[in-house]
Amino acid sequence: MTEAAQTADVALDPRGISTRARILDSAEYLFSEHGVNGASLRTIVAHAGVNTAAINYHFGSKKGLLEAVFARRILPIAEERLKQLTACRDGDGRPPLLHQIISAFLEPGMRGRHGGATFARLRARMAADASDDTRALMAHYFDGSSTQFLEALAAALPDLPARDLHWRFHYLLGTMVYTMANPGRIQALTNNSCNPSDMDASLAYLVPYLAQCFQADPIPEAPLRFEPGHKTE
Amino acid sequence: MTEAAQTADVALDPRGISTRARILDSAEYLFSEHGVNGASLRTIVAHAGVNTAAINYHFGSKKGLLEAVFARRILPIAEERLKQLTACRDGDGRPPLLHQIISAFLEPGMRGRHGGATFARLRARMAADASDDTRALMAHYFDGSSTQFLEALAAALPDLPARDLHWRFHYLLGTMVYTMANPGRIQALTNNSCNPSDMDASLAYLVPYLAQCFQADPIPEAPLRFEPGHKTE
DNA sequence: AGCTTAATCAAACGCTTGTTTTAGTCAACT
DNA sequence: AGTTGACTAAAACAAGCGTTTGATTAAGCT
Repeated sequence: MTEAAQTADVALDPRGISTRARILDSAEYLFSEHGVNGASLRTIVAHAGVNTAAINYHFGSKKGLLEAVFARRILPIAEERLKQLTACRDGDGRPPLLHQIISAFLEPGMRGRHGGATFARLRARMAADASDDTRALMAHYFDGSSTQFLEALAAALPDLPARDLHWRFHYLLGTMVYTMANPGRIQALTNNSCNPSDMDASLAYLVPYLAQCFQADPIPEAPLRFEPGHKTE
Repeated sequence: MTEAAQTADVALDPRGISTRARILDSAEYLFSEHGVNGASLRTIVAHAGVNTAAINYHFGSKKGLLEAVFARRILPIAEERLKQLTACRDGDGRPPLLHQIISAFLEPGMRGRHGGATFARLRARMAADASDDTRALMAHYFDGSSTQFLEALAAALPDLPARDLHWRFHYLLGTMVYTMANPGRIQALTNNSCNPSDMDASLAYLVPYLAQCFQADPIPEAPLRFEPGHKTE
């Protein structure tokens, strides 16, 4: 009552928890918008409406804050990925369908439940920003997940050589990351004929498209020579 | 002669040009390795072996330096892209082959002639880092180039709806950027069965693969429903 | 020769960064 | 009611940032 902040706008929450959560939300947003280096702690505390020391009190350091922001979303995402993968494995026939594997890998991170487009953009930034710390952080949280999906894909595509499978999974990651990182990129290019900031629409195209790409013929080891009479299809 | 730097280790170059070029080389390397924010001007001048003020003298500001680094590579790349595109247009039949268009778009930037893997990594970082300045810089240098390739692709794929073409070109960009950004990423995942840090090997797979992806059937507007009996091929 | 211009240097500028300190407030428990 | 401990507030910290300064040197020109 001595100051001015005891009116009613903080009545919603018992103070402590709210502060922590507000920092996480603001940091997630500003990290994703301006990059981890580009968003200063002062910008974050100003956006969250908390004190400068709160970040170091709750998270120890900026690095600790980033890890908390990242872990809060990525753990449920990884969990749901596996849940969806095993769910469609037990479903009808034995092997999960290609669509289902790809959807199980992409959907949890791109739809709105776990941070949505904001956290997706942060993930994409971190994938490219890639300081040593960031690289270690992502490697730590992503390690097991990818191999399980690679195995599921291999089971669904028994005729595809491992070399092709690995390249195409690598390209899947690139396509996913780029789509998450660049909302509104092709809109300018194509007069709004497609809208990648709408993750639902992105997924609706991306999943069946990637399924087709995985099903395409293997690429021969020797590079193709372009002969004059060769047709495009 | 009054100081110590007049011995012989700078005898290779008439001073001025060498300083500028060394700054450009060091900046390109350090920007690509640690990001634009992550590489300080002091790190760059130390790596280049020049004075702190040299950067602002030659390039005005850090932003000016980045633009100079970028322009030095991207202009010849854009030029060679168009040269390759028109070359295969005039070649045999009328429309360039799909492989040729994709190769003309990817090859100049990924092979070694224009900065090679180092500059490729920088481009990939800038594509994701995307502060307002970086975004404006890339937009300025990439504007016209992409539309010409989109038109060539449309001519080579007359049956593909524009919507599919735009999405797939967007995915091409993502695949390219991710491959340039993450050398050595899948190696750890797949026990060295593929090596994306070798841009030649990457291109040898990427070009025919992307050609197949562009030729795949259009994706229907309405999202596919996964019916129980649906097979994966 | 003398004057002018371009390039380089050491040093410092003001500012922002992440982090820490010191003091204080509030809620809860015995 | 009083004490404790979780938490916040405001200010300051050292370090690093991009940038600027003013002096010094080398080269070009008439």
